[in-house]
Amino acid sequence: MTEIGLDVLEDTLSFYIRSLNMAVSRDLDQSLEGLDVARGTGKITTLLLVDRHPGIRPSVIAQMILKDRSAMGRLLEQMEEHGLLTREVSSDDNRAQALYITGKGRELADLIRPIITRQSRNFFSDITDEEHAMLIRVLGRTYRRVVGLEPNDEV
Amino acid sequence: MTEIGLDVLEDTLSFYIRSLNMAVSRDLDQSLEGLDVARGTGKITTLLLVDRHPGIRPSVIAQMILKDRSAMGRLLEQMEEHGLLTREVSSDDNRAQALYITGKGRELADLIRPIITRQSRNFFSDITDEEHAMLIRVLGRTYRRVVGLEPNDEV
DNA sequence: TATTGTTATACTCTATAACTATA
DNA sequence: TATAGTTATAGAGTATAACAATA
Repeated sequence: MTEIGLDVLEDTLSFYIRSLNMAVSRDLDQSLEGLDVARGTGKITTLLLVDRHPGIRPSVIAQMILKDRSAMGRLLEQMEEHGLLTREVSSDDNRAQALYITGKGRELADLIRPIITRQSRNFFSDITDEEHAMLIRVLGRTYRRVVGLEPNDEV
Repeated sequence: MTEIGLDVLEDTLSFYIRSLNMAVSRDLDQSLEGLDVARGTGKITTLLLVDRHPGIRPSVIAQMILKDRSAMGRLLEQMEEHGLLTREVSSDDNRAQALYITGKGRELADLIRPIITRQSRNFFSDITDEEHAMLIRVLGRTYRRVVGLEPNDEV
């Protein structure tokens, strides 16, 4: 078993990203079991963004979670049904919506913040603090480029 | 747009892994468009493992691509239909199968190796070579722990 | 003409459990 | 009793295209 070589994948970053994605997502789903943000990608980010940025537009969130508008709409519909947020027509632009957190949504956000942080650090428990900081810095840079955010200063 | 903070996700490694997984997988699918290994996770790894390790068992591959036996079986069925590999009864254990690559499978493996390597490096183009090596080393360590492989020596 | 969001659909993946055959 | 693989199914996510309303 030890000597099963992974061929070119051994040195392919996308392989590790894709494999660890499955593992960490499964583990995260267990940590969030029974909560309205478990399963799939985007609900957690959406909840936290709406909480931090009242009136934010769906299309802005869609860009940051790498979904198209149709997937974003279904996500919001589900979260609205669960009473986590409300959708209003934007006062700036009648085509657009403004999203607002509900009391229930805020409670859930407050509940999951420590869970999310702890789960990620525990999952990558064999990584040192220096390595962890470096991973965040490097992968964060790629993430911001991919979604079209301005580069950070990377102190 | 610049000032949209990501709340606790900003420092959460799982967030970057999960987000970049979507982006890099989509990009990879484009690079492999029309080929039998595009879409989904596991087909590429399976093809390369069967090519490198003739007679390998499905359950060994399943462990390395983080799938259960049922998902593995469907993957193999599809790949066998496409003429990429064959399944035989293992001579060691009549319950188990031994997988072998076909000529067509080998051709495809040879075709995709450079594509996979190049796609990953191009996607993470804003990462330096040192950073890239470090990411492989650190994430590879976590990957091996997760799938239950022996730790590398990490020269 | 471009943008915001909606609807519909086909495809695929995921998780689970029950099942057969062999060890 | 445990293991290797199969089958069936319900639920969820993904990709695509066509659509209405507004800018």
